[in-house]
Amino acid sequence: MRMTPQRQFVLDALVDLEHATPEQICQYVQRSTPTVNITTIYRTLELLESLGVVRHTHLGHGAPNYSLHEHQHVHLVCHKCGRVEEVPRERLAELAGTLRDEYGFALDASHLALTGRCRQCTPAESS
Amino acid sequence: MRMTPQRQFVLDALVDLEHATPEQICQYVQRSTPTVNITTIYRTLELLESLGVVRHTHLGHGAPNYSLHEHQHVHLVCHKCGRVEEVPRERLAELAGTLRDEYGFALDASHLALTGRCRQCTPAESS
DNA sequence: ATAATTGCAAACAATTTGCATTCAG
DNA sequence: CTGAATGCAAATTGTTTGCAATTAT
Repeated sequence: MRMTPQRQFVLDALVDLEHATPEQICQYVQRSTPTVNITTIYRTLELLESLGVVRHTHLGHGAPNYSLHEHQHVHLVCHKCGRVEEVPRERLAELAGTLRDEYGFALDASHLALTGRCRQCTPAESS
Repeated sequence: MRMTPQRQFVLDALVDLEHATPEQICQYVQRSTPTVNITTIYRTLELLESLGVVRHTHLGHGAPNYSLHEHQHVHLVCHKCGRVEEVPRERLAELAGTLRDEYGFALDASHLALTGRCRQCTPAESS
């Protein structure tokens, strides 16, 4: 594996953007180097993911969201407004324990999006 | 809204299949009525969803998974083998409470897929 | 030279849109 | 007749593939 400029660009983009779709990464990279092709973005993301450097999450419909592997958190995606909130993965520790004990399922808490309604979009406060 | 044959077919398909992608629903419907177009499947699913009759979940990459609204459960999707397990939504009650209290986030527990490794694909048992 | 990497165009899959046709009230 | 619903073809979006050109060793 060679650390080509293109690959560094993708990494740099992820450092700056924190998380982004392939398309967004591409646009970001192309601001400084317009010749970089989106195919290369995809291939680089695949490579970096296989190396464990980046990871991706599906936030619902549409393109997946890539981020540095270090950047671990759970996403709360609002059905209504699409806003994405982040929650430290420790919040899911209990759930992870339950799933492991009862289902033998090793939850990957950071490759995860939870959907629902955010505070702003919740119809009424009843408590 | 008229209860057309096509719409009934989609509903019937979901009753039988429990959950399926638009493509799978289309194939199922076309077995008995080959003239039904996949566009109609999409439009019907959208309509039924807006009526609250069906719902969909994203199980990762690829097409979303539709099911009857009644058919509520949480999906555990295994990264490795792709196997999908189902968990009653009550299992997430505690998490839902935490998210609501701390983030004002109303979790939609049945529109949800959790990813990780299933029992069969978990490298070792350490407890 | 040779093996890896890239860009480009074309293929693909999933979904949506425009529009003309059909159908029920 | 009139609006709703459908089918079909074409457009769109996100992604992958084939292949030739480029690059680092």
